Amino acid sequence: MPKTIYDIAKAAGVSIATVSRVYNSSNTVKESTRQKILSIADEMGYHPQAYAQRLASKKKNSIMMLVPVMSNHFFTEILKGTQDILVDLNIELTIQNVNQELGVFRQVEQILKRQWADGYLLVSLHLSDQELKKLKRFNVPLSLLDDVSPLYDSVGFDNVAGGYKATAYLLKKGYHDIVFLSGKLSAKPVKERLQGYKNALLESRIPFSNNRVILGNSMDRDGFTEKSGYEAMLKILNSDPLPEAVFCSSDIKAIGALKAMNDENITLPMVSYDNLSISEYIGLTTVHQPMYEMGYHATRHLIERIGNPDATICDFVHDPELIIRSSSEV
Amino acid sequence: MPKTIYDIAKAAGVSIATVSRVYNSSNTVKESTRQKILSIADEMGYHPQAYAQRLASKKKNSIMMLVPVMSNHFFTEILKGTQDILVDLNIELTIQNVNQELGVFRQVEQILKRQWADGYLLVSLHLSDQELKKLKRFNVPLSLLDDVSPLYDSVGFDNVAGGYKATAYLLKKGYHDIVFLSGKLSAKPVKERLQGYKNALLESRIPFSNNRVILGNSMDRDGFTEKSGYEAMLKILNSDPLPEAVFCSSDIKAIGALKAMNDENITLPMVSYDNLSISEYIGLTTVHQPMYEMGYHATRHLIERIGNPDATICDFVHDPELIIRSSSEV
DNA sequence: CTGAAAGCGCTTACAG
DNA sequence: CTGAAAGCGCTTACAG
Repeated sequence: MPKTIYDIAKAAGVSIATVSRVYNSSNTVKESTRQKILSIADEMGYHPQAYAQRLASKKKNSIMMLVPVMSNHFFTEILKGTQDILVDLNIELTIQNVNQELGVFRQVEQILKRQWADGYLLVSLHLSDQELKKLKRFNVPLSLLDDVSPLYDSVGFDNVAGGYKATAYLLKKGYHDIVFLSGKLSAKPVKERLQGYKNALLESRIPFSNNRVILGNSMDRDGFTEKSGYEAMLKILNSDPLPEAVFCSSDIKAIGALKAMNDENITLPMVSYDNLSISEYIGLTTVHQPMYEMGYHATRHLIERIGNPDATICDFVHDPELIIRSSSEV
Repeated sequence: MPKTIYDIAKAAGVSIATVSRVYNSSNTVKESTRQKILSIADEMGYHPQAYAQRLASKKKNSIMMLVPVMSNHFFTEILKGTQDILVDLNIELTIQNVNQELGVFRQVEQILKRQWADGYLLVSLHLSDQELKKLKRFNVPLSLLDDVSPLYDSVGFDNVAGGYKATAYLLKKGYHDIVFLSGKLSAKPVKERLQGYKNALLESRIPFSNNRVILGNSMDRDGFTEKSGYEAMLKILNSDPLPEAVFCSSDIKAIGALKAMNDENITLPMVSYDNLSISEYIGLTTVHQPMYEMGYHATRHLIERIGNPDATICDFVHDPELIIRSSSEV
């Protein structure tokens, strides 16, 4: 049977109030009493129960991160940024997975309703403005990561600018027929990167054509998989005429695409998107997203908002940076 | 202000017991009453608070996964296996990060003490037998993932056999001077893979030499980084005599090692370890670890144990399988 | 089908 | 420095 505060109090010959004080760093407990309680508690394997504490104290000291299963590939970096803030503050972090297939908004609502945390970090969730507005009624600090909105503190990327930069770079190198290796078109980052691609073409007075947007058949994880990249690139390499260059919507897809080029013995210049930690070693020219900084800042904003709910909202958009490596220099 | 069960009860003109029943799928509530309560609750944004519920009901319906920050690269797969079980059972999953630098055992103890979940999945935590034994006193279902112990349900890999298979394959191809590209030697999987490497050498009557164990300088994440692999491989390629082949302790390191070979324009046959989803596309010959199955089984064991704490302990060791791709066939 | 009441394991003014 | 007591927001026999 798990021990309760009563067991400890009885064993130590004190009231439960005193035991409680030991765990709430109230310095009004006599040192000898404190030592005695701690040693008894340790021996009996006691520690205050998380939910009883929260119910009684109304303090949570906890933030929650909501992440889609999908977003794994830059998740570690974000997490590092988040934890570098939290460690010093002694705030607990809970990670909740959101299943992209089960109605993201409903799941988020369910989670918020339960009032588990002092604040929530929504990572790559891309809710609509209307949905975001609805969340206001829970009246709880929310911070968006990899998404921007004027309604909440948010740290995002300018995917349109990123798509533009990637494409413009290829155009500047003299390639005119550039294919967009796309993910699921309903995914917000895909849409935006595609828009950037279109903008760059427009600027160079090159007509946009829908059949230059190529998808793989595998559509799990919004099409952000090696497999999907492989499939799409195979289609491209077996098409006639061949394009002159490729703008790939993500590094993971690009890895699949690279293999397809290798298998077919055709190399096309390619720029992709994300700059994962492996990308440097694979030689991907890619648009950098500063995940660590993102995690760091979003978390800091959230903590500040928890402290001061009425501060002005702070939405920050990272400028994309193109990193040139070998994949574009063939 | 967040609403409580009292607010809803008052608004609906019923007692709090009735409101509670609606949320506990007791079918004794009159349908019209139930509808009324649900619509009022929805309107007021009410939902029972997680921790009050758990305190009162003593039910948790929740399991917790403890993961080191490090283990990201096969984490998604494990998670998929876990969730495929949990979704149907309506059990909540919480993920807690464990910081490898802050005393893993102490953190685990802290978490268990708080009695948050019905059971815990310890992923890649590699506690000592003694530590594992100490955890018994919390008397809570525990399941080990990527670790084996007779004390708990566990699903692990035979890293020694895997190291052996990788090395034996290279030996069979006629390479005698094989270097081990190591991670941090204090890490359990590294030690075991190294042991397998030694066993294979021994079997072929090739003396083991400590200077054939090469480490990179970067030691974060137990040395399982691209950077560390790159550094180590650079050392190797600048040594004299060159080895004939390489056994690399992880795929992520192998990616760095591949770049080093590329930069130095020397290619050595290499076998590595993990079979990450990218490895197929990079052409790594590697030892496969079935993460999905692992997540699936460990979770199933945990659920069963929660249902029946006295069932016999079930520890399962996956047999490693060598997947041949291009990196070893130079 | 519903309500009154006890209880879950804590915290925290209040009083001494 | 410590204790008695009220209260946090729920659930659940028990009674009707």
